[in-house]
Amino acid sequence: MPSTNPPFAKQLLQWFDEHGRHDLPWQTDRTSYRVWISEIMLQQTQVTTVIPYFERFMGRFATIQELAAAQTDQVLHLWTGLGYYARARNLHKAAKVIVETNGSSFPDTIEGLMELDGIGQSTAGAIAAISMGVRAPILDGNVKRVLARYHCISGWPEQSSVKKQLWEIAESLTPHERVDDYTQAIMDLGATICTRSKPSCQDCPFQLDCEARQQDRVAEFPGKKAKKTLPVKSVAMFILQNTLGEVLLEKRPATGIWGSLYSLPESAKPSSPPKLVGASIDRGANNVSEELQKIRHSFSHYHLDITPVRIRATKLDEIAETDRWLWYPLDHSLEVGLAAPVKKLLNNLAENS
DNA sequence: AAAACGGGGAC
DNA sequence: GTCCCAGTTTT
Repeated sequence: MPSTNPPFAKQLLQWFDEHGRHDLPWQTDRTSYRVWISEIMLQQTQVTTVIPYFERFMGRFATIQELAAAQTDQVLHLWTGLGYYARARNLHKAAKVIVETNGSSFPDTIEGLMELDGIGQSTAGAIAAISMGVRAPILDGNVKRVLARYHCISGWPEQSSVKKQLWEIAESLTPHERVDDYTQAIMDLGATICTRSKPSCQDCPFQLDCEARQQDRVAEFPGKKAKKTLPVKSVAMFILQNTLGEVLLEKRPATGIWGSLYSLPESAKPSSPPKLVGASIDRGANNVSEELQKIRHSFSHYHLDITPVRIRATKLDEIAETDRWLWYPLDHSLEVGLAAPVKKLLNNLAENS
């Protein structure tokens, strides 16, 4: 590992001075409050998307006191469309904590910052470096990509051993001088030059030093997440309709997949409908039963092949609504949380009937 | 359709 | 520790 900065940071800062972005809304007035808000918004979200949200947010909550005094709903309202709404809730919670416990001043150490909800090591480093000049490394998605290419670090950056290497490199490259500009510069390089696809290596200040570039292996880094072949599970979901055409939904347990959402009654096989009203609802006389097109729903850890089975039977009218069971009219007049594939199935059904 | 993105929280 | 989750954009 190279000991300390000089060439890397110096070259990067030269590039930043000449080609970097310096007029972003949060770069001009670098208070901890403004830098904090911007860094949270920039998590998972690109600069061009964030700018209007940041301006609007600052217009409404110019100080941390105003933010702390706000209603959570107001904060969420200004966040609508940005996604990951837990960020807004954490932001609001942290603002209240800071105002109540620290006399409105921010913690000035990485450890102190990380105690606040929504701030991990990289975000803490960015706030400390940019708004306080504390020499602290960061490792966001941009930096991971730049460093993985610069030193040909193999493996998926989220893997703990790989992440550890990258943190060590980040630490060793972070300069003592101009750490605020350096921190913005390395993110800017990743966002504008060392991009995920089609990087502009010919414009990069490190085109001669970058190990991946030297070996013509830029596209190999950072490594992709190992995709294990996901197991495939299958389930039959029953679209049980009463004589009004309403569909029976079941509220799922609070924990586990689709927690507390409504879903269709299930069984392992299309041929064995769940027993719901004493006698089984089978494919006997007077019932209409048909298998619909299978659909696949994928989770991060498995695929679920769903065989929908539609059954209409007068006997179903005997089922009464409870906390657990709900008759769902297909006109969407009921606002309930639905498991994603269930929503899809019901939409298809509504369209075709 | 799949990958990328940072952090929180459950286990 | 490790796994899973949450929303939107990019490829």
